[in-house]
Amino acid sequence: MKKKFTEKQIHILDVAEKLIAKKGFEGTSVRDISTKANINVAMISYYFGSKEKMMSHLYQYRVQKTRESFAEFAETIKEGKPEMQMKELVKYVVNQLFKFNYFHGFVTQELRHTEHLKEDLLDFYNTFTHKIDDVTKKGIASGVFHHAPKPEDLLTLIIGSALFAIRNKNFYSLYVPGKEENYLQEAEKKILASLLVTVFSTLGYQPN
Amino acid sequence: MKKKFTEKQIHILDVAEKLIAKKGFEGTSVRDISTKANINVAMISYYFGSKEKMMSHLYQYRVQKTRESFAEFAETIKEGKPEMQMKELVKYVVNQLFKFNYFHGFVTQELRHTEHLKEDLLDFYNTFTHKIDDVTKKGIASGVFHHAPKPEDLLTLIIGSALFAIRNKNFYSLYVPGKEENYLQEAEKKILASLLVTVFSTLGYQPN
Amino acid sequence: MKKKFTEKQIHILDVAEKLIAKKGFEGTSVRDISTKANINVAMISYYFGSKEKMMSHLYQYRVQKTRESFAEFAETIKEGKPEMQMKELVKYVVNQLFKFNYFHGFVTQELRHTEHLKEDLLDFYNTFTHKIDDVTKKGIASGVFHHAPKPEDLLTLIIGSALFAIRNKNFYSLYVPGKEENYLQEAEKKILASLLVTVFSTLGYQPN
Amino acid sequence: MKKKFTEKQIHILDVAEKLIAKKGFEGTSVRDISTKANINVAMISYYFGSKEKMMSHLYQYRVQKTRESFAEFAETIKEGKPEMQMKELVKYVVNQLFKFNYFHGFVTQELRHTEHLKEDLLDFYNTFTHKIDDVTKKGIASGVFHHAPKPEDLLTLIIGSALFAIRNKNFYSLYVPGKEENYLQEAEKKILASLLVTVFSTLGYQPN
DNA sequence: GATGAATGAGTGTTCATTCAT
DNA sequence: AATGAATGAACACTCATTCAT
Repeated sequence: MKKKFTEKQIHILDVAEKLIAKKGFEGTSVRDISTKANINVAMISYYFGSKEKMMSHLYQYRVQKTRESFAEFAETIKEGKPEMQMKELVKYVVNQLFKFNYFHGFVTQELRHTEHLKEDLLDFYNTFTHKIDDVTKKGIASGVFHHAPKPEDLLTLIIGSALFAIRNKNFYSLYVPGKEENYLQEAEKKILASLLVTVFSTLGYQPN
Repeated sequence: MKKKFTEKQIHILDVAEKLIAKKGFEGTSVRDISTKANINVAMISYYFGSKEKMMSHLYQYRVQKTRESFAEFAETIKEGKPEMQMKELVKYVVNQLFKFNYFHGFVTQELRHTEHLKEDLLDFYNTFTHKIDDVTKKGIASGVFHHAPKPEDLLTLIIGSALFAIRNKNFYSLYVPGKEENYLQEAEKKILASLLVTVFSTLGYQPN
Repeated sequence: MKKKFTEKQIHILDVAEKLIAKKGFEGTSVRDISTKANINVAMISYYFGSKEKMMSHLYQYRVQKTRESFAEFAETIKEGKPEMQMKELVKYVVNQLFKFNYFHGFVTQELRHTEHLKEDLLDFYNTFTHKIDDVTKKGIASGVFHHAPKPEDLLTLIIGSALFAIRNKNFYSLYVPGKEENYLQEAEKKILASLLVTVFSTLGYQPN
Repeated sequence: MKKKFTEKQIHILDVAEKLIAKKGFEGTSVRDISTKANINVAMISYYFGSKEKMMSHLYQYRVQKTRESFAEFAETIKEGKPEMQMKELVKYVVNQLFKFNYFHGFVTQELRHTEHLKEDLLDFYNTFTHKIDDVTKKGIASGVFHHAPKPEDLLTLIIGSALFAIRNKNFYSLYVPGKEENYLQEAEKKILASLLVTVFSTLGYQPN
């Protein structure tokens, strides 16, 4: 079931997403959002009912967007070999995280009345889990993979590493080449390379 | 340089740490802390200067504590073989994260005036990086490891995965056996097992 | 001079009257009214200019209605003896108050720009005063009444008592028989009986 | 059980009482109160918890005060004859109403969570009811009164009339001599005179 | 050294009203 | 003639902090 958002609502959600990513839900005031979005303070309540409900809509919006993107992506790799599919899958997930890491950021915070939000996200993660499982099994069948780690552990590895690199810039940037302003791009490359090695090692990859 | 904290300060920091872990920095008021700690509201400002400076002291306190713990731990494994050392190292790091995950939790939030905090934490992570690097090299030298992944990537893998499992209970608990109230214990076991496989795979471990 | 109200306006006023009676002028929002009346929020401003002006129109509307009703009533008693007229008059006034007490309720609140409203009401009360005076004098002339209290004091007695019984349900209901949900009906009976005794005593009533 | 209020609290309550009397509970903002009382806005929440709880304290304060005053008054008339006692009682009640009419004003408004407030007031009114009943019976016994109207009806008569005169200045002032600024004093005299006649008539008063 | 009282800035939300259509 | 979107002002309240003692 696809929820419709008006252009204005999307505009607000976009602004809110970035601010909340940077300063957290509690750290971001509706006045911050409204100022940055060039709208009236009252609009957040007006459009979404409350700050917290806005958060709820934000989740739905982001999950929906990502799901659409993933469906498209899945189509592009459906013809390839398992090893290619796995590589592209890792690439895709890492890329999404670097694009929308803030979204995953505030998931962790304990929000009240957000049970169904968490279900949205759960559902969302499971999309990846299933895909990873499929590809792993196909790889084992075709003889390129020799181990079948639990898909949820693989996903945890990928998402956890990416998010950690994103959020702990102070630490990880020490090992990332290039200028500070390119940190995210360079970090993505580095963590992706590392993850591919790790994932393929764990799968016991042997080219045919 | 070791900072001294009075008993009262430590008491406040202990209470604050737990509350902040649960509700976030902004979500935790100084009144919450002072009520729970049975002290006067004014004490936080009085002892630490401000709520934010208290945060700063909290970092120092936790880093200091962990450093002491780590020094002790390092002593216990210094005689073993590299593969044992690596295993224990992973175990130790994961265990620390499960114990003090909240601490790492709020690292990510963009606090103002916290540059030196971040340095503390950086320094702290590097302690692990160096140890991982040492053990990896020793393992390569002794012929049990055949690849030398970047230590910062290994650490990222370990910390990232553990924190993700901790924070995304909704997702990960689906795959964790046992009762909900034992989630953390069971999740620690599961993620540790997974990480050991992954780390040793990545290191190209081959027993002599 | 009779003001004309459109059907829609009357509909809004009816809804508003009830809500304001229950929750007070300030306690009733234009959204409450518009929701209950199934009209657009903007309609109140659109039809009446403002919430406060709507109030003004509400007064006029209620005064006008009551005046019409009173004229009708006066007709029905014009042939009777003074004692019967007085009794019916008290009954009529008490009945009106129990029907439209809310209307008198919000009279007391200090509204801004309401001078002419008050005049409406004043005029309205004076209708009764004059009638009471007439009947009193006729009763004295016919020898059934022996005192002539000031008509405004008699009216004050009647209106004050009725309103107090209506508004201080908590107190008065202690002495009123029957179920809570019939309070108003029972209270009306009781206060009416009491007032008749009091009024006739004060008039020094002696049947011919 | 006597609740203690600090001087500052009493100061706030005094200011609040007057404002609320004039503009109603909803019509009076905490800013109005704090401005007039020359205190910080936050003080109302600080001292009383919330605006509504302040209201609760206001009731208690006023009831307590009046109860003290009444105990004192009762002492002064305990030696007199019933007719004198009744006269003084009416005088006292009317006087209290003119002094603290605003207090009775907002009783009527439907406040949430104020059940126990209403009980306070109920209890308070009953103090008068019982006294009226006592004096009536004594008067009947001593042969000066010949009717025994229900005490609650007598009280309703007195309070209702006084409050109506106070609140409907526009109407009642037409019949009150003297300047506008002396309205309350003159109205008190007039309504008292009227009430004494009415009450004694109703009691069937005959001097021995 | 420690505290209770007090403060001013800021919070999210609701309000009556306006405006473009 | 009527409305849905939008607004700015006001709302009650909470915050971290200060200050007099």
